[in-house]
Amino acid sequence: MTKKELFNLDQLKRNLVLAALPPSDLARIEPNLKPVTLSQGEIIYESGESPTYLYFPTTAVISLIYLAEDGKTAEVGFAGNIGLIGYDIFMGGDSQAAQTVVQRSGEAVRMKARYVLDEFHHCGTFQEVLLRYTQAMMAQMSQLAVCNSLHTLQQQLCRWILLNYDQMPGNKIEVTHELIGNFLGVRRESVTQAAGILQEMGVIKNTRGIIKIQDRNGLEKIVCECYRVVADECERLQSESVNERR
Amino acid sequence: MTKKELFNLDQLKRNLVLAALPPSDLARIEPNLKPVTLSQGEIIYESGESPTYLYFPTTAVISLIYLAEDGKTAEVGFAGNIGLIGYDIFMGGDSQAAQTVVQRSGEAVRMKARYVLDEFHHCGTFQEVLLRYTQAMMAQMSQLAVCNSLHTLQQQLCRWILLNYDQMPGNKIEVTHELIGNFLGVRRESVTQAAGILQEMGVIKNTRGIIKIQDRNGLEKIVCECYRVVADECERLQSESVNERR
DNA sequence: CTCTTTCTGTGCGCTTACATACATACGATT
DNA sequence: AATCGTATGTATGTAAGCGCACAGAAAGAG
Repeated sequence: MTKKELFNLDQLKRNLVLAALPPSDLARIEPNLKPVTLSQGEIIYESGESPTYLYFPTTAVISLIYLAEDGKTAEVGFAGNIGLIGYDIFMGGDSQAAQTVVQRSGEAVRMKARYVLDEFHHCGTFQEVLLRYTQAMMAQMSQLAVCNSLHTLQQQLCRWILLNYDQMPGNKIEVTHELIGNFLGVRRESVTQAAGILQEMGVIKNTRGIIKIQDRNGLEKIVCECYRVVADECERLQSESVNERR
Repeated sequence: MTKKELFNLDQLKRNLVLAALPPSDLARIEPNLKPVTLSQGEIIYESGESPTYLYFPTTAVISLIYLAEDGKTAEVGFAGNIGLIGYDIFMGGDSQAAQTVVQRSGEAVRMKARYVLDEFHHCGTFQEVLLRYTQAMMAQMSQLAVCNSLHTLQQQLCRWILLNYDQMPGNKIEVTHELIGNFLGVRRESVTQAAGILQEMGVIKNTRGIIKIQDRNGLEKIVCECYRVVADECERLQSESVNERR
């Protein structure tokens, strides 16, 4: 194994789904994984489109956005380095009614649909890992439905910030209030107001197009349980995959 | 094949997931499917519990209910004769954070988890059908998240009534406003009010513990797009399965 | 340096749904 | 027929979030 290949494998393992695969499987599929750079706002596939690639984000974060008839939008799920995008490929139904959009610029590796299907049907561990992370996505979606129904915008905003932060720590998130409004299905002004209160509390700092996380623990105190449910699910998947690799 | 067996197969096919299976597969798994009667309110499994059976409702309707820390509840998904309950079994993760409750009394057939896993890993069509319906469940969940975020209680109530009606037509739904409130994550009084307006419009009739559907078309005019998205997904699955059987 | 674009901060009236409280009505049981 | 538990109907005040309108502020372009 050359140095370059080792480097590649390390890159791939930044995505925890890939990292959960046994080394032999990862080495086998590695030639079919192509790195791509994704920039914020880029539409990976439109709603109704069948995905041609399965994406494993390494540093990017990708969102599933539902566009309603009246033009309003809402996020129905997302995946960063702890997840995958394009489960429709192996779940077999048609694509769903959501747009797939890059929420945060970065890198991802992708795999052609037919390779995915091939591996899915012939490699038990690959199938197992993919299904497990798909189930995690289901848990995330259902928790989102709960949060939208039961909790205030204030709490939802905290959840969104924390989950985003976890996908790629760096103490700041490059995003406008307008965009967050699109994700949470609320007006830009409402986000500004909620973010203003969080700033007064000293947990974040708002500047143009950037939210700085100043007190992560403080955020965790305000946020609703939904954050922990989703975050715990992610941690559980990680620890399981570590055990498997031993 | 005896008369009794034919009868059983017809019963089984009332569940459209089972109906979508090739006859040979259905005949093979039939001995492992046991009919059960479920009554409203019955808890099939608690949150956090790993499911021991996969359920295929024939006339019952089963809901996934999330119980929040503050005691509030919200429905995150459901399945009637167009669906299955217990996907955790073959998706491989732990169980999710939702309670599984019988929303509407009726019949279902169930299959032990180990048989499910066995068939899932050895029968391609079984796996395919199960995954397809699981994806439909994901579509339903995400649409629910959208609806909770973007639409009024009035619209959500219409959606809930129509989706319920479709799972088992009969012009009436036996359910209290209190229970609907638990499903939609709102107060009983809010449901009463919204249902009162629908009654004034002449589309439903409220009586003690029963909602009568009087004008289905009228309901469809009021309901948000979310209903059609989910209903279309169900219809698509049905027509696909019919094609396969030819 | 100025102009333009884009993002953020606010104010105000309105609607929806919440919280609480209480009145009524149905229906099963005795 | 009387009673009691449960479901529904209503009222009042409150809070969250919307829609609209506009002011200010930061970044980028010329």
